[in-house]
Amino acid sequence: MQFIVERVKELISITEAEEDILRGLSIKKKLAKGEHWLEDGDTCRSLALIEEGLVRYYINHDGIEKTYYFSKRGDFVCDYESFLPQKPSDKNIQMLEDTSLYSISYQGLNVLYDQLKQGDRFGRLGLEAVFVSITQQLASFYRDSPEDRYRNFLSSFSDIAQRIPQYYIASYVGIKPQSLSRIRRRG
Amino acid sequence: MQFIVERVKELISITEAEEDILRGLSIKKKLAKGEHWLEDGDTCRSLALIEEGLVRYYINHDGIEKTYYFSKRGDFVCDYESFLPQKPSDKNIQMLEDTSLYSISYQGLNVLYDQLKQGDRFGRLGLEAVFVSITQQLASFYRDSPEDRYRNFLSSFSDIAQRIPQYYIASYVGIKPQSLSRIRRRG
DNA sequence: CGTTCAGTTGACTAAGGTCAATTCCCGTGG
DNA sequence: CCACGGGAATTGACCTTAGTCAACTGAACG
Repeated sequence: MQFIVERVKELISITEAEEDILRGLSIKKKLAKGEHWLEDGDTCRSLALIEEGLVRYYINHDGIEKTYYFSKRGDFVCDYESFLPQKPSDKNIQMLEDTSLYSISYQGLNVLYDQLKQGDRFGRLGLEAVFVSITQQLASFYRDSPEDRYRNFLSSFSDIAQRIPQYYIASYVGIKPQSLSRIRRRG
Repeated sequence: MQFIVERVKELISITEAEEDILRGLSIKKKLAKGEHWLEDGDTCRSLALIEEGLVRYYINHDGIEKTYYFSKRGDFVCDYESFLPQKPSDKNIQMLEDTSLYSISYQGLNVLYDQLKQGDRFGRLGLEAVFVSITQQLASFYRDSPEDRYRNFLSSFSDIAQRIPQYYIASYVGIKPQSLSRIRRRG
């Protein structure tokens, strides 16, 4: 439980009383490799913080899974598009490894926003970091070739790249496994 | 000057005194078609709110401009990747039409975050909206064909689509003008 | 040992890119 | 009012690159 307190303290300062509120709203969970945090059609009702493990985000399109993001220790996990308006999601969030995380419900997060002195600041700062990351990923689609995006992936996810199967990496890069294999060969 | 106050009030409630702070930090500016709000190499030192006009974001890559976003009346304009850490940007923001906007400096925005009771909430809510939009655009690259993305563009920017040249639309969709022309023909 | 599934490789296809010519549109000036 | 000029848009011929389909390899696991 201390992990989420420390993680929040990286963004804002909180009092002991506020720490207790935070602990009271957090639930520790463990999900096995392959299990889902969110499946399309469901509404994303909680935000999670990864303590240990690895997660992928994907879209199911005509039966083909498009993996578009990975999250790891210290990352907040959520489909904001579903979470913010509390509407059904078209995204999936799945464990790539056995994963332990701390969960805060939608209502709980709003309690934090209201009751922590810097609650909204926590929300703003947390979102700013993810926003920059997503923007860079979008820019990469406009600017870079598949080969470049693969190299970018290796450098920006260097710490976890070797724990991710190549067919998920290919999907993230926006190509088929066969094409990634050829890029690796000629590179 | 009232426009920015009304726009902020769509996200949070503010007192009369806070309105004055907001007005004091806002500067009205007019930029002509073709002028830049931000050029790569420069640091994005201000956030802007568009009152009237149209703006495009683009990346310059090997001399080829990749247009990746459009903003219109009521939108906040900023390259957060440069603005947040106050580092040089690799993005460009240019007026597609004569545009009038309200500008708030980086320091000014932080004053708002600190001095408005719901300052950080304003930042959080503003960012949440843009975040969802960018995430949808990213998902579209994974899920949709160029033709589908063109149709998505037409529906999500239906109000401004006819004010944007096709070669910018093609760039936004991720293809060349010739290819967009062929898509339009066969569609 | 087989079974399974990720990864690789080869032959061929599809779709967007490239290059170049042409047409369209619109504003300007004779 | 019409001719001209210039950029946008279209079209055609050909090229490049990733996709597709299928066979094969290799490592993990019972």
